[in-house]
Amino acid sequence: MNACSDMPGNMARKTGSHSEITGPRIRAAALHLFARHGYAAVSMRQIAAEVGVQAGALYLYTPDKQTLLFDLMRGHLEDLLQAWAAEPKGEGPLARLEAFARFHIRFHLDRPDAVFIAYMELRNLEPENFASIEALRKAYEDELETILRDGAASGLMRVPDTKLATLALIAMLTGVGTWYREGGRLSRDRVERIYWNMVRRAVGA
Amino acid sequence: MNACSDMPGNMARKTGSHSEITGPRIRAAALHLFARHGYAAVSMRQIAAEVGVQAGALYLYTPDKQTLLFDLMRGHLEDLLQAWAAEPKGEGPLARLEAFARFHIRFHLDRPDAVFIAYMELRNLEPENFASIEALRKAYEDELETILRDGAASGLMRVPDTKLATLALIAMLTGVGTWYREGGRLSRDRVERIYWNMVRRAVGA
DNA sequence: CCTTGAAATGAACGCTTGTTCAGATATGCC
DNA sequence: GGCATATCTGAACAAGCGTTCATTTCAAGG
Repeated sequence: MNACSDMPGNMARKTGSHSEITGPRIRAAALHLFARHGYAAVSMRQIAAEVGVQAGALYLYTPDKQTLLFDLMRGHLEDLLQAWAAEPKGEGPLARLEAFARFHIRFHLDRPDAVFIAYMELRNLEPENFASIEALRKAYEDELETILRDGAASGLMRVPDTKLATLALIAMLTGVGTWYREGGRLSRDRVERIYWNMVRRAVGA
Repeated sequence: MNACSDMPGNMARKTGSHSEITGPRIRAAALHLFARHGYAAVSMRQIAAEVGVQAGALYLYTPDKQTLLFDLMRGHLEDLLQAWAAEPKGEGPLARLEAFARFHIRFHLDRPDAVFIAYMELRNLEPENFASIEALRKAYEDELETILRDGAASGLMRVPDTKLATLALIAMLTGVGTWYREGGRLSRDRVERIYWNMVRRAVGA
């Protein structure tokens, strides 16, 4: 049970003197198992087994199980915000709304496990971790709300309540992950287009 | 309605079989705790403590923890189907769609805990229980899909893919439970109306 | 009064949990 | 070769898990 006759390479100019192979593998295994069975239902021993190490080895990479979950969620939401910031958005509220809808679907279809966890495991976060994650999520929602508010202000959209519309649209778009399966009846592009049409019409544009 | 799968060794109700007080109290406590912390994170001892009995007493009312979860979910979905069947629906696809949207929001706002569980704890069901619950959920989705198909066939709605639209709309409507709080900024009736307008526009009607 | 039987207790079962840590193992550098 | 250091094992810990069951409590019926 070596799993690592392949070298750890030269490491550790940084303080985090841990393997750059095992660390990511632990995160991947935890992501997969948490998404499939839920945080509380997955034991550290199960995660370790999926990676091919003993349970004790996990603690070289994470101080405890709770932090492992928190890091996964924070990593996902930071990726989300960063990817959206880097997304080309076009000009005007309508173009931006389309960019948002398509981006959201694409991003979420690429990471079904992380999306599932970020939504389902909020209740398993300790209070301060929860607050930290909620702030990130709020920042993302604000991106959409700003678009809707601009759209309403300029008369291009009809949304009686931007906050409500924001949450309704995000719920709808995120829901795609609950049923979409790769290689299914509909292509990603077709899904993107159909959803975008529903979003556009829902805001009266 | 929602009867327990297996009432323990006891026949008809002469002097009142099992306590008609404790049974429902267990279900209520389990509903509340499962919704708050998740099935896997809640112990039988915690449920018992909330009811005010010892853990062993729970087994007078349920054969095991899994069945307790299953009964909660089945009861909720059966109530949902029955309530929709009893709902006045009006005539024509558009009236039926409005009835569905408003019914769905109203029903789900009344039972946030049960809704949460029915969606989040699917992965904690053993395979045969899962299949049974999925069938009920599918039956409900079919109600909406039928409306959308009729609406599209009669030219009253524009939905390029009824299956996709069904799932998108249900996700949007169900999402209301994640943010709505009693006594908040918006009245139930206003929420219902805003959502219904978004639904109507989303299907191009 | 006694009998009945359901309702609940409280201790016990075998097992799993997250976490710790001394010791083994492997690798890179001198 | 030998030293240093990063990585991992394997056993151990206390605590908690779902579940069982002999025993107690207690209201009701004859």
